[in-house]
Order: sequence, then structure tokens, then C-alpha cells
Amino acid sequence: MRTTGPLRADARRNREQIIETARAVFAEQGPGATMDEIAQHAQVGVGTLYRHFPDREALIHAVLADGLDRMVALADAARSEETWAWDALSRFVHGCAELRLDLLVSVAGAQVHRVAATPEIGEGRARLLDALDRIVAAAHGEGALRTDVGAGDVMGAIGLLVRGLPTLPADLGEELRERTVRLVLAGMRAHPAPAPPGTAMTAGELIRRLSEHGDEQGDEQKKDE
Amino acid sequence: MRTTGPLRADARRNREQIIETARAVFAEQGPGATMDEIAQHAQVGVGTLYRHFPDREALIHAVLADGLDRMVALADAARSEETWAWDALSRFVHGCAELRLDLLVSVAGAQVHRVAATPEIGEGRARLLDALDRIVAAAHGEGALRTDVGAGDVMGAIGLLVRGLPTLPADLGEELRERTVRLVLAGMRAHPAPAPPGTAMTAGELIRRLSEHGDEQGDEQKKDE
Amino acid sequence: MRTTGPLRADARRNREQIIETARAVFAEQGPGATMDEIAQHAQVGVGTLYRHFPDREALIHAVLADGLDRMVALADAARSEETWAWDALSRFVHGCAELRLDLLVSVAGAQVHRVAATPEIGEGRARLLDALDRIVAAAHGEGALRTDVGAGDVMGAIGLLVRGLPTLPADLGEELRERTVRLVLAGMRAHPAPAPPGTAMTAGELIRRLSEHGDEQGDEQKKDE
Amino acid sequence: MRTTGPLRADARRNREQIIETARAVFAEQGPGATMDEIAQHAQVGVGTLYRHFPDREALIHAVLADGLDRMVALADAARSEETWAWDALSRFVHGCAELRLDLLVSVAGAQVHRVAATPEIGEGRARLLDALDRIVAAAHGEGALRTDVGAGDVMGAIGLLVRGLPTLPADLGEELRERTVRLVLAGMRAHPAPAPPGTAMTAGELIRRLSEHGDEQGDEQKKDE
DNA sequence: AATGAATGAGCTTTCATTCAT
DNA sequence: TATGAATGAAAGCTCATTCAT
Repeated sequence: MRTTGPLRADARRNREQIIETARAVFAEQGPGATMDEIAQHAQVGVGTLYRHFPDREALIHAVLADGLDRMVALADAARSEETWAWDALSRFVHGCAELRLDLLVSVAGAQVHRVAATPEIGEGRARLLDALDRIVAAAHGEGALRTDVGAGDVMGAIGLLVRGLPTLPADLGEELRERTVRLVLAGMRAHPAPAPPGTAMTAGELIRRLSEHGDEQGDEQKKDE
Repeated sequence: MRTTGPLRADARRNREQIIETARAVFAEQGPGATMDEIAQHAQVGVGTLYRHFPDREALIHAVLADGLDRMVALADAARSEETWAWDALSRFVHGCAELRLDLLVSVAGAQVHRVAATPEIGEGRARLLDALDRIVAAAHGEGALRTDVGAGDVMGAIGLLVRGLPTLPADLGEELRERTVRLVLAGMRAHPAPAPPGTAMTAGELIRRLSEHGDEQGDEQKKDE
Repeated sequence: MRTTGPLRADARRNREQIIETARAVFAEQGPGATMDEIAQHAQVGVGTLYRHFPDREALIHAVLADGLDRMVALADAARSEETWAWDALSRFVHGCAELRLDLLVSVAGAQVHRVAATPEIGEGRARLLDALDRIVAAAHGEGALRTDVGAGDVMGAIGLLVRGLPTLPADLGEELRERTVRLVLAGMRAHPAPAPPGTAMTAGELIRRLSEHGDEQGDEQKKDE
Repeated sequence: MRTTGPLRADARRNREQIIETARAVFAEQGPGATMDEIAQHAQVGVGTLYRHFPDREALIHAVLADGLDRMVALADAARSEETWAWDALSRFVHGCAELRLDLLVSVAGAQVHRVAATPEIGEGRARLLDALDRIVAAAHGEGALRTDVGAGDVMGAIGLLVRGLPTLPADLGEELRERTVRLVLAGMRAHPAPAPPGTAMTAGELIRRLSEHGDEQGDEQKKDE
């Protein structure tokens, strides 16, 4: 009946803890992660999870919304802390990729639309685009960003790059994603060729790296059956 | 296993039909697609599906393996039909994106490793890398591809670009992916600036496009409940 | 794909078995009976139960509809087999009470309306009223039934008498219901006083009967805790 | 337990408020009503509810006991205020039906026995039968009540009539119950035919009344989903 | 060999009960 | 003391897999 003053402290901490955990668990376990598992990792009972989020969809929605908030924060930080808009852009894109929103985007499958079609998500997206737009405009002003690349393009690219390569061993997947991010940034860059993405990942190198991981993985897999 | 001659035609057609359908259904419905649903779309009973693929994992495995085969075919066709290696590379990357292996990569969640760690998949990957490597080598020879970008990089980029942007309306998602693919290719290109990806997708444009779709989506959503 | 020819035999038997069991279990265990319990008693897996009835509400609906069918059959049999319409009416009312639709009516609580507001139930009710109406008309013709009592009154009375007295031991509850049924019939009867309901159930007798049951019940109750 | 003097007033009011609310909620929502719902309607927190009644069973027990008390009061009032015993009896039966103990009897389902087997309930029942017995004896003396109908019969009938007809629209259910009560009373009456229950409820009339309600009900049903 | 009904383990969700505030 | 957030056992329901037809 009170306007939610005192008790909220615990509840709020709990809520945030759950969202944070959910992102992590979804990223690691994939879309199949169970509610119980998430609750467990968040150190709460399932009941508590359900008190905060009436159903699975609501939780996913919250994680998505929270992810947008973080991206906005990321964009703002990048813009205010970097001297050059291009550096801010680069930092933003790299930062987004590290948020590991990964598999989440595919969690709900066909229902994603419903989850993402919320006014709250829409507004978050708008705020993000707004923040990003300033960086993009500045980068255009600097002459560093191709003029035929807009904030929408950056968002689209991030939507793809933000995920993982779950079929590959974790570290290799990370590395390849990093390199792809750099390629995209290179592709966005105006005239002067951007910093090269390091040494090429050749076919041979990739195969060698893959075979290295072959053995380690065999161990921990029987437990699922 | 190899002794049945005549019946093979029907069986094979059935098997391929199921794989084809499975890819489509996974791409549309997401990882949550059920075996019954796939069987239904493939116009067979679940029993038949299980006759061909002992369990869900086997089906996913088959779809992945088949996807690799298609990519190899794509690479070969591109190489033999295009005069310039760069064009072959570009055609290959664009073609892969259209295979709509989309959500499949995340279907199995945590089990993906197990599914992808099969010798058959490993071999398929090797063949693909091999085919791709020839294109990459030729492109290097042409001077069109940056020397610090290898076949492994191309594969990594494809792994990310091959998916959709399920939170966006289908056509908008497609367009943004297309543009990102072009950006990546631009980033891979050596000195001479590559063909620009058209007109920039600005923040305003993106938001406008999103709001256009707001209404259409409301209709088809009740059926899930 | 076939028009449901051969396999249906088993399925139909199963379906009927489940409905039959559900009525019995609801009557005995009360509205709290679980789906698993019903499935168990019906000798099928829960999955089978759910294949036939998508959810709890559907099952309740089916039991209600089936109950109506039985009542119609009861009315028809009574009318064709009894010489006097009054006897048919009496037999019908007594018979309905024995169907033990008991607690079912309250199973769904507030949702009962939704369950009972189906066209199928409505039609069943209409058929029942129709069958009953003929008996009532004949009984009126015989001069045995008060003219200020109609088929609707009979239905209303049955709706109340059909249930049990779950707070009492089973046999005592049965006996009292029987007696109440006779009282209602007596109240419906025209001029000549109907057969008396036997010896009075006095307060002392009722209390004595209740105390008899006190001990027997203590045993089987600990298992619930 | 009996040592607290001053606070008792508030506590007692609270306790009674909860019992009263519980009866109403059980009557409306059916046996599925949750503790939270009852607490909410009673304007208290669940914690408070549990302070008064250690568990659900205790609450049900209290409502039952309270119901018995009210019936006793009803019987006493009827006896002292009516000149004729028959009128007292009639008033008592009608009054009980209005208590709306309705669905409560089936709330506990299989556990009803345990709840109703309490000494307190037993004693309440005894008191009620005692009070009722005096009315019945007087009615016998008046020659208005059939001698083969005892207080136990009246109790049994009330147990059945006290409930509602939840599958019907509220007002129609009420009307039919009223008419059934009158029929039972008519059946209990000695020689002289009792006052007729008004105009017959014919099958046609019942169906007409049912169809009238068809539309109104559709509205309030979505809120459950 | 193909079919789809049956199965039941396991996941989502609810709610009686407890307990920190 | 009253409150309502947290808890987790248990219920409803789903769907991968099996098996009778």
C-alpha cells in the first residue's frame, strides 16, 4: 500500500541479479536454459523469479530491455570519453559485442516479434539510435565514416555481431568475432585504410585450432545424456 | 546399408525432403520447433522422420552437414563461373547468407558442440575451407583481397552473417543483413575502395521503417496462445 | 490422412475410458483430483489424457457433456419402459442422482460458466429438456404431477440432488440424498399423497450414525499430510 | 489464549472479517480460491490471515463452524419469532439456503472428512440438530410435518439445497433453487397440500431464460486468461 | 515401411506457507 | 503485529521418443 519505499531495496537488487544472471545463463547454456537453472544461478527460488517476471517471455523481455539500456550507456560513455568520434564508434561496436546478448535473440524463436514489439523495447531502441546517431554524425563530420553508412547500418551490424559462434570452441569463436567486428569497421571507414585486423586467419590455421580442441571437449559431454 | 537398390530413390527423396523442411522450419519457427511440426510440414508422420533420423540431434546434425555441402557447392560454382576471384568471393558470401541457416546454429544450445564435433561435420568443414581457400588464394593473387584476411576470417564472418535479425520485421532484417554483408566485403577489400553499399540507413529511416511494421504484426500473433 | 477408420477403435475406447474414470475420480476425490491421478486410474499416461483433452477444462467439459448424454438416455429408457409417466419421472430423478456427477459441478469454480456456456453443452441441455418434457407432459396428463411443476423445475431439482454430501460418511450421505429425492418427488406429486419416505431420520439417529463413523475414518487420513 | 483483554476487539473483528470474506470468496470463486485472493478481499496481508488461521484447512474449518453457528442462530430466531412451527421450519430452510455456504462444502475435496470430523464441528452439528429438533417436534405436534420426516432429514435436505447451480446464470440458479426448496417443503408437509410454488418452470421457459443470458456472459470471461 | 497414438520425463507455472522487515 | 517478498513442493502441460497397427 505504501508507495514502494523501504522493501524495494531487496526486491530491486534481486530483480537486477536475476536479469544479470539470465543474460549470462542464456549466453552460456543457450536458449534451452531452464527457469530453474536461472533461478539457481541467481541464488533465488523459482517462485521469486516468477514473482518478478510472470513468465519466461517477460524475463526475456526484461533482459532485452536491459541490454538496450547497457548499449545506450555504452554509447554515451564512448562519446563523452573518446576524443575522436571514430574511436567512440569503434569502442561502441566492440563493447556491444562483449555484452554477450548472444543466443538470447533466438531464444524465443518465432515469438521474438511479440517480445520485441513492446513499446518499452521500441522506446529503448529509439534512445539507442538517438545516442548512436550523434556519434555517427560526428564521425561523418570528422570524415572518418563513409557517408553512405548511417546509424541504422551500425545497429544492423551490431545485431549480427553481438552473437557468438556457438559451433566453435569459445575462445576461437571470440577471436573470429573480434576479427569480423574489425572487418566491419574497416568497411565503414572512409578513404584512409583502417588498421588491419592483424595476421590473417588462414584455412590451415583454423583447422589446426579446431583439432586442438577436439579432445578437451569429449570429457564434459556425457553428463547430458 | 548400401545393398538396397530400387527403394533408394523414394527413401532418398523423403530424407532430403525432411532435411530441406527442417531447415526451413528451424529458420522460421526458431529453435523451439517441434519434431511433430517438422514432420507435418514435410508431409510425413513422425514415425517416418524417426526412421530416417534416430533423434533430434541426428536431424540437426544432418541439416548442418547438408548446409556445409551446399556451401561447398556454392563455393565451387562461384569459382568456376566467375572470372574474377573477388567476384567469386563476394558471390559466395552473399550466397551463404541466403541459405537461411539462420537460427539453426543456436538450435541445439549447449549441445551444439557435440553436434558440431562429429567427424562428418569436421570433414565437411575441411572440404569447405579447402574450396574457399582456393578462392581466397586467387583473390590474394588478384590483389583484391587484403593479405591479412584469410579463408578462416571469411568463414567466421559468414558464421555471423548467415543468421537473421529476428527481432526486426523480415524484410527490414534482410536489407540490413545485406548491407552488413557488403560492409564486411568492403572491409576485406584491398586498396581500391569497393563498391559502396548504396544509400546510408540513417537512424530516422530505421525508425520510420520499424513504425511502418507496427500494425501488420499484431495480427498473426494470437495463434501462439 | 485417412478419414479415421481403423485406429480409432482403440482411441475411442481410450477416450471413453478416460471420461468414465474422470467422473468417478472427481466424484470420489473431489475437485482437487490431479490430472495424473485421473490418468493413472484410467490406465493411460498423462500424455494420452492430454492428447484427448487439451487441458483440464476440456476434460471437465467432456464429462459434463457425457453426463448430459447419459441423462438423456436415462430419460428415454424411463419413458419407454415404464407404464406410468409418474414412475418414469421418479425413475429418471433417482437415476440422475446415481450418476454421481457430484462434485464435478463445482470443479471449475468460477470458470464453470465458461465450460457450461458451450454450444455443445447448450444443445445437450436442450435435448435433455426435450426428452424430459415429454415425461412431464405425460405425467401432467395422468394427473400425477402438479400442474405448477414443469420440466425446468425437475431439471433444477436434479442439479441440486445430483451431488453428494461430502461432509458425511459415504453411506449416510447416500441415504440422506435418497430420502431428499423422495421428498422432492413427494412435493411434486398431485393430490394423492405419495409413498412416504420410510421411517423418519431423527436428530438422535443422525448423531448416532455419525459417531459410529468417527473411528474408521481416522486411519486413512494421515497419508495426505 | 484467553489472557489478552484490550486487543481482542480488533483481533476479533479482523478474524470475523476474514471468515466472512472467505465464505463470500469461496462461494463466488469456487474451491480454487487462493489464500492471497481471500486475504486481498479481506483487506489484510496473507501474513495476517495466517496469524489467525495456521493453514488453509483451519480457515475452512472456521468457515464451516461459523456457518453452523449462523444456522443455529437462524433456527433459534425462527422458533422464537414464528407462531407456527411449520412457518419456523420453512423460514429456517429458506434462510439456510441464503447463507451461501454454497461451494464451501466441496472446497476441501477429499479432505472434507478430516475438516468436518472435528469435535468442534461435531458439537456445532449437535447444537444445530438440537435446535432443529425442537422445531421439528413442534411441527409434528402441529400435525403440519409428516411424521416420517425427522430433523435428520431436514438437515440432509439443507445440505443439498444450500448450494448453488453454478452452471446456470446466477439469477436463474437462485430462482430454481428457491423453487426446489419449496418443493421439498411441500414434500415434507402432512395431509393438507402446501402452498404451491407459483407458476411452473417449463422446459421452454428455461431454455428461453438460458438463451437470454448467452451474450452477457461473454464479456467477463477474458480476465481469467 | 509408414503412420500417428501412447508414453512419461521434465519443464513451466502456481500457491500454500514461512520469515525478514 | 502486520505485511508481502521469498520459497519450493507439487501441479499442469509439452514434446522427444517408442510402438502397435
